Amino acid sequence: MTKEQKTALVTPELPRGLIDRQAADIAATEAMMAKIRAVYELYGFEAVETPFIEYTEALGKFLPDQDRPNEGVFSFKDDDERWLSLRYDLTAPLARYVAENYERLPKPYRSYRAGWVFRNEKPGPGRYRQFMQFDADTVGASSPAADAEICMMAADCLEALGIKRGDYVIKVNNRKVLDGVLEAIGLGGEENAGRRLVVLRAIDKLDRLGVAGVRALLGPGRKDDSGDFTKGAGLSSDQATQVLNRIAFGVRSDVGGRGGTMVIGNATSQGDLPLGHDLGIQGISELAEIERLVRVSGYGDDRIRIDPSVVRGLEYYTGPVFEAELTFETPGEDGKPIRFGSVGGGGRYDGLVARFRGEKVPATGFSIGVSRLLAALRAIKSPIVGAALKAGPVVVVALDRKDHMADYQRLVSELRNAGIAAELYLGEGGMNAQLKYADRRGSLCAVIQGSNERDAPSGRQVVIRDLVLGAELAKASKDRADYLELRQRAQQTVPEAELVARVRDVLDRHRG
RNA sequence: GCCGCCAUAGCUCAGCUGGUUAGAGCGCUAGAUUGUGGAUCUAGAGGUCCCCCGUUCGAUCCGGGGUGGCGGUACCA
Repeated sequence: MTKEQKTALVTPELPRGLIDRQAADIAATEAMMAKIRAVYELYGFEAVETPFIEYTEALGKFLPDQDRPNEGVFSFKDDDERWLSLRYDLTAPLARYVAENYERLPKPYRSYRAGWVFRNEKPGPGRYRQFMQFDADTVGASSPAADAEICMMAADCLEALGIKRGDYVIKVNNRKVLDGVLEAIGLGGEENAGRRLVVLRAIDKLDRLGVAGVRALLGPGRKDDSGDFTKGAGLSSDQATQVLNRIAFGVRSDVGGRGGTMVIGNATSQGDLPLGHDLGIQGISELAEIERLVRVSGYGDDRIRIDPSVVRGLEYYTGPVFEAELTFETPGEDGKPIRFGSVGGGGRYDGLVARFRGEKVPATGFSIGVSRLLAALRAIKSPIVGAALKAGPVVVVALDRKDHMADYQRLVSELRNAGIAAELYLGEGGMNAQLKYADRRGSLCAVIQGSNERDAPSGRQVVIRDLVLGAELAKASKDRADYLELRQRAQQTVPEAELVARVRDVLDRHRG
């Protein structure tokens, strides 16, 4: 190849943060999603699907400037100069859908949907620019019963996927509680919105940074190990203590055992909630109601637990927030333990639909991070994703391609008509290459017919080769003669009429 | 965005204090085998040593810049 030709070639490369999915990944994902779907439908949610693309303004406050689309969102202009964007979650499109079809939908409207979402941000370990979410939402129900149901359903999903009780927890908190605390320490009002956000972010890091780290972030700021400085919220020591008392105690008792209780009414040494702030009280009573409902349904605090430190980054949450967390650790390839952490989250967003309709429409929902959950299921060797690998088709070897392709085609058709996945080898390779091909396809069985079988005195024969048995026997071979002999034992020559029956024998032998 | 580490065959990695033909294992292709994948042996193919600029008689190696990957951190609707 000349240099000119080479430089003219297009480099086959994927943009960063994107990945290809192969047969095993797809099969595992689909097996997993089937389980989730079954749980959602058991709870009475119905499917709905919206497109990948929405008008940018429908997705939220992230309106692009005149020429520069908003960072983090893939955006482009339509023919008519309107901005379009790829969705970055499934909640905003649902809000648009509900608002647009409001009169037609039964209320409360309970729906689920799965799909790809896109974020144009720096990819990291397990973070991609295209990933899949699986959401369920109840729109039009303000009762904490709707929130409680979402939490129970999340727990059911994880268990349906083979995650053992105790290996996960659904944590529940309420934005109103946090807002109440912030109000109490003088951070209420529009002018403090920015600082409130900083405080919430700090609280969100409690599990990773610990109390001391969060205290630093609530105060002047924190310098991390890499030397990067994060500006803090600038609270006084007293204010920081109040915030930490509110949130940290529950977490500490979680670590020690069952706990995380919140107390309604009087301030206690545990909660230290300042009285007289209606928002916080309301939040706590909602949490208490959620807790009561899930407990009577048999969900103990080993599955669903109030945790005052759960924040969730999304600003549109207005009440209860949920986080599904995997609590187990598993050794990674380098031996270091891996924690998967959050595999899903959600909450109440009473204001999202209101953006379109003016009136408030209460809504609550939950979103499962499909890819991350899949990685976790693989780590614990869940049969749901492991068994999803399908065996390859029966491969009919094509030996005398000049004169007998029709014979082979007939054999393949016979198998297919019997409902057996089968294919005729269509390449140029010899017999060696063809069996190798069958091996790489993960086939359980190969069918061979050459002149010996075709012209057998007793009538047409076929060789049925058991590829799995052959592989097992080969492991036991001591020398070449032995190897050749064992090889013969993995196959049988049968009349052509028995093709389907004998192939089925082999397949049945090796299928679970 | 910020800090750090890394980049040599399809994969995992050696190597060269700067010097003719850059290696291994695995994988791949083929032969040993009228017509048999996976064992074993043999052979073969496969590389702009990430890119650009500089230093040098000479750079895969040294310096600068870039790109990409990894780890941490920040952001994450």
